[in-house]
Amino acid sequence: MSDTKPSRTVVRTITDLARIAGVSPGTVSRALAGKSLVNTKTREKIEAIAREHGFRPNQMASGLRRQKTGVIGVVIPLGHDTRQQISDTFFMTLLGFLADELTAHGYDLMLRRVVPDEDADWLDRFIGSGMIDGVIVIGQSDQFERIEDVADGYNPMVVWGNHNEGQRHCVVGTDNRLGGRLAAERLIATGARHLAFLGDTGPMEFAARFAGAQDAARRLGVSLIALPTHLSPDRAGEEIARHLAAHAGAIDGIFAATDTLASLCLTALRERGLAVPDDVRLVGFDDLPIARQTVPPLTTIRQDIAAGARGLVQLLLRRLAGEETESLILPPQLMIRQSA
Amino acid sequence: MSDTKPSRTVVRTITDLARIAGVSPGTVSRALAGKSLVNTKTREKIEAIAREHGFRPNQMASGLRRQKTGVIGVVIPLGHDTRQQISDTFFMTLLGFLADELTAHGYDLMLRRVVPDEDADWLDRFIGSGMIDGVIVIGQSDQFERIEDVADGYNPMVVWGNHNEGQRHCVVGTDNRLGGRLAAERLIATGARHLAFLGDTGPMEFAARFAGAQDAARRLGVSLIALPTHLSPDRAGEEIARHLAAHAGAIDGIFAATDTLASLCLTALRERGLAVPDDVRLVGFDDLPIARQTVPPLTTIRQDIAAGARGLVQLLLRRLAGEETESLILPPQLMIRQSA
DNA sequence: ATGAAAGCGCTAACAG
DNA sequence: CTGTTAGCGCTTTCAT
Repeated sequence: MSDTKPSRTVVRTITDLARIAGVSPGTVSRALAGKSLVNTKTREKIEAIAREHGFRPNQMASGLRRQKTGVIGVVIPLGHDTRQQISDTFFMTLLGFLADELTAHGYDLMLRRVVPDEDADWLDRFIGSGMIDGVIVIGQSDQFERIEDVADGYNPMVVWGNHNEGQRHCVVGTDNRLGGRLAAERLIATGARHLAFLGDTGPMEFAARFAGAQDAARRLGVSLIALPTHLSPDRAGEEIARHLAAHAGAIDGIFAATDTLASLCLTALRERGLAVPDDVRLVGFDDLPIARQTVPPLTTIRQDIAAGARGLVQLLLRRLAGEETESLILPPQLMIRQSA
Repeated sequence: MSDTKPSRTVVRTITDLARIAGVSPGTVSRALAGKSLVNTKTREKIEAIAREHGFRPNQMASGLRRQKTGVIGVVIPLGHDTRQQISDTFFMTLLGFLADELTAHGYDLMLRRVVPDEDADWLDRFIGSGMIDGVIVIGQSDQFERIEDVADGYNPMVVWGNHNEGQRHCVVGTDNRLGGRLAAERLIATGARHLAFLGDTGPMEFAARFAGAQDAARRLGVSLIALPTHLSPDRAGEEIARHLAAHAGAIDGIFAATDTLASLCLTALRERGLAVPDDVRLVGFDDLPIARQTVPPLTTIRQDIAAGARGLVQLLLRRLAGEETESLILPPQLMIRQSA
């Protein structure tokens, strides 16, 4: 029970292994890296020893020498709303897919959440650390300009967020404006004439959703007001209740910036005794799992998160290979359920 | 608009910087590392140059030399149920807190999701990579034994999961058995006499919750059956519906292994026309944000995720410092809302 | 097909 | 207080 593993000699470095195998460190390096120019027998011997001792080459040393780390940085800038748990469900899901996607391509993932207000240098610091080969930024937050600046001098970066005419950084994201239009059109199609947008229009993704809704409202001649709320569920809850109280009876269609907000809104509407969709129609955004489980199930604008993750990684890999790449705009999809 | 940053000379290494400052690389290293034995004027000069050129020492090189990386590995083993999105909400929230907590202590976080079935060597590989100073395992999945094995020879590891009598690895987690007991007691206190446990009893955390419920059921003389389901929402949905159909009228209290499952169950109960809590009482586990928004709001067993993250990091830091540490068992808390 | 040797960028003795 | 020097563990010419 004491010595299951017969590791008589400690083999921590490629040199240790070389000594045992009776070859030079160089050969071991080549063998383990799968280079072709190694005698098959030698290679097998080396591999056997490596396996026996559970040896793995030190990635730090390898990285230093080859000037690449095999690690992709993923950074989530937290805007003013430091604990914006809300988009978290969305971001975290995206993160999960990213992890799988990067792994599939042999990369490791280094995660950082940063508070730009406390550390203006957040992006350069990450890039300059020497620890990552490239970076994926999840969400532009209120850092659009800083990201633009960095993009000018650093190629292997891709950003999840909104696409703005003429921007310089490579972005992957849903067509938020179109999504907003679809949402408003649905509300109107199901009878709403007095629309409200629920959410923070500060972040540009949300601003674009709002703008899209405005497009539709204007074109179809219905009213649309903005009901600003924070994004964290704890604060948003009361804020929504207050909004509903202030506009009692004057609103018959709500477009919530996210499903989380929509779900909160549903609760608030219920508490005021308003029926959905009969008194008030409601459309969310994201199509998180929760959208299927609310009462009534939420009509919402779907973002294809898996496709987003795939796109982010694919574009980044191409940039890592030296290519220039265009941004990727994904189509939103109206998911009709029962809230509108 | 073209040259905002006057970087006449490229300064990529500590040696470049040293040349400009007219000192030796060693001095630059000391100055930037904040060592005390550097002349204040020299230090300021060096810092100024570093700032001007946006210089940051290469962490790979530094790590290699100092034999520490400043990176903590966080690994999520995905058991049989590869896409166990369900606990994901929980795990991902924990991950968010971990990121903040590690950052606060000056560590970076390297994330890996692994499928142990496809890569038996997942844990050793991560540890042996030389990229991380220590590792946090999120969830024991079905890898308890492998983790035990590793714990014998590797100290800086802490695991989120269930504590088993006499285990050798350091774990942080909720007292699942107690949580299960509280859940069952609540169901019984609100009138249930025919209990069911909803979920997968494979993972030990869930097994412990079930065992706790059994303790209570036995002691109080009520029946308890297990209703096995997968953990991913897509499959669990139908499975729950089928269970309810099979046991129509024979169950009046359900303890769901997680809030996500509970929420799904709520939907299924509604579809069958069963009233909660009048016909069937329901208790969840986790106290995710969703628990507050279901209809009716979910009575559930709260896990303190933030405290968990804090505990994981604190214990890991102590182990990194060479200490031995005990496991940390957190108390669950019954949150009474309206489903039981 | 393999060995020897140089060095990736940084830090930590050891001298001064 | 600062310079010099010797590596950390690995990869990659350049020889052979």
